[in-house]
Amino acid sequence: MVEKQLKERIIETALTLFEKYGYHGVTVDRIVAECGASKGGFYHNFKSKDELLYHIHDVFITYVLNKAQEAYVKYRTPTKRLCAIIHSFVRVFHIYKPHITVFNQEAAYLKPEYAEKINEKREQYKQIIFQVLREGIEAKEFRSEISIELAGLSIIGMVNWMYKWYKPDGPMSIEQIAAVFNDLILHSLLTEEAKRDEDISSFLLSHVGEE
Amino acid sequence: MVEKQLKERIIETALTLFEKYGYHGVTVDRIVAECGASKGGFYHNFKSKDELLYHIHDVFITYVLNKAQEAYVKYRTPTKRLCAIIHSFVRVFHIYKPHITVFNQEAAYLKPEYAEKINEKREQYKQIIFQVLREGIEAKEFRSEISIELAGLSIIGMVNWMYKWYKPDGPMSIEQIAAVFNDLILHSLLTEEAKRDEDISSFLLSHVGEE
DNA sequence: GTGAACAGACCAACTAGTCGGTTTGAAATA
DNA sequence: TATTTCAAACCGACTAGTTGGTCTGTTCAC
Repeated sequence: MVEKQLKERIIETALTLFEKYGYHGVTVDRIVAECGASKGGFYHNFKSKDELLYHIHDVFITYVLNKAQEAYVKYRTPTKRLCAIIHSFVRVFHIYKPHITVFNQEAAYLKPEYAEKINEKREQYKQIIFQVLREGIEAKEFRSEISIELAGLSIIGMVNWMYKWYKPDGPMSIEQIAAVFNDLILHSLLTEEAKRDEDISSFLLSHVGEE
Repeated sequence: MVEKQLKERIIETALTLFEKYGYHGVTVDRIVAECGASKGGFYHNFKSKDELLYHIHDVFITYVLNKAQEAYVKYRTPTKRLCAIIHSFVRVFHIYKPHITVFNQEAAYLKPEYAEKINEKREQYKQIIFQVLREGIEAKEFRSEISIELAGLSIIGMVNWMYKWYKPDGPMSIEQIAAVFNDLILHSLLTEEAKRDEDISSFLLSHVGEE
C-alpha cells in the first residue's frame, strides 16, 4: 500500500478541524501543522482555502445526488422510491458526517463562483424529492392535501438536521434511524388506501420483520 | 417617540449583515459604518463582538423557550400542547428570522462561557418536546412504537430548517406553514384511535375549517 | 460640573497567500 | 546498469492586508 497522498491527508485533517471549530476557526497553518505538511504543500494542492472548502462541499453533494438518482431509477413506485432515497440520504451520514456538517454550516462562506455550482446540485436534489412526492400524489399513494414543497422541505430538514445530533457511536444505528424516519414520513404522507396495501405498508415500523 | 437607541440600531444592523454574510463575513467596522455609529459607540455598548453574538443568541432562545413553556401550561392534553408548541415555534420565524439564522449557523463560534448558557436553554427546549411526546404515548394519543428521541429531533429539525428557505414575503403565510407542519407531524404520531377522536383530529388539515 | 454616551485615530495580532529554493522519482540517455 | 535531466511535489520564512479591540479625547444631559 502506497503512502497516503498529501492532498487526502490535508482534506481529512481539515474536515476534522472544520467540523469542530468551523471554517473560520481553523487557520491554514493549523491544518498543515496538524497533518505534518507545509504551507507550500497546501498551496500546491489547492488554489486557496476557499477551494478546499468548495472541494469538501462538492464531494458530498455529488455523492448524495448520485445516490438519490440511483435510488429513483432502481425502483418503480413512489413509496419505494421515496424510502430508498431517504434511506440513502440517512446512510450518507455514516461516511460523510464531517462533510455534511461543513456543508450545512459553512455554505454561506463559499465564494460566489463556487456557491453557484453547489447550489445547482442542491437544487437538483430538491427537485428529485419534489418529483417523487408529485408522482406519489398522482398515484394516490400520498395524500393530495399536503403541500409538495412543504413536505419535501420537511423531509430534507429532518434528515439534514441529523448533523446536529448524530453520533456514529450513538445508541441507534444508521439503519435504525433510517427505518424510523421512513416510518414517520410515510405515516404523514400515505393515504388510507395505501396504508392497507401490503406491499406499501411493509415500510412501516409496525411491519418490519413481518412476513 | 424617542430616537432609537444606538444599541438597538447596532443589533439590528448586525443581524441583517450576519444573516447575509455570516458572523465572520462582517467586521465591526462594517457594522458601525452601516448604522452610522463608531467603534467607540460599539464598544461602549458591547464588551466584544462575541458578546453581541451571544446577545443575539440569548434573545431568541429565551423568547422561544418562554413561548413553549406558556403553550405547555396553557393546554392540558399532549396533542394540544404539541400543536401549540409547534405553532409558537413556527410563528417565531415571523419576528426572529435573522436571529434564528444566526442561532443555527454561528453557534459554533460562541465563546465557551457563552455557549454553555445557550446550550442549557437549548436543552430545556428539547426536554419540553420530549416530555410532551412521552405524555402523548402514555395517554395513548401517540403511537407507542415511535422513538421519542428521534421523533422529537425530527420535529425540531424540520422546523429549524425553515431558516434555510422561509421568506416572509413567500407564497405561504406563517399560519399556513404551521398548519401543514402540525398536520404532517400529527399524522406521523397519532394512534388510530386518536385520529378518530373529533377533538384531536380537528388539528388535521382535512378538518381545518370544519365544524 | 460630572459622568455616561459616543467619536475616530491608532495599534498589535493574526492569517491567507507568496516566492525562491530543495527534494524526489521516473523517464531519457549513454 | 549508472547517470543525467527535469518537472512535479513539497518546504518554510516572509509579506501585505485585515480586523478586533484600545485609548484619548469630545459632546451632551441633568
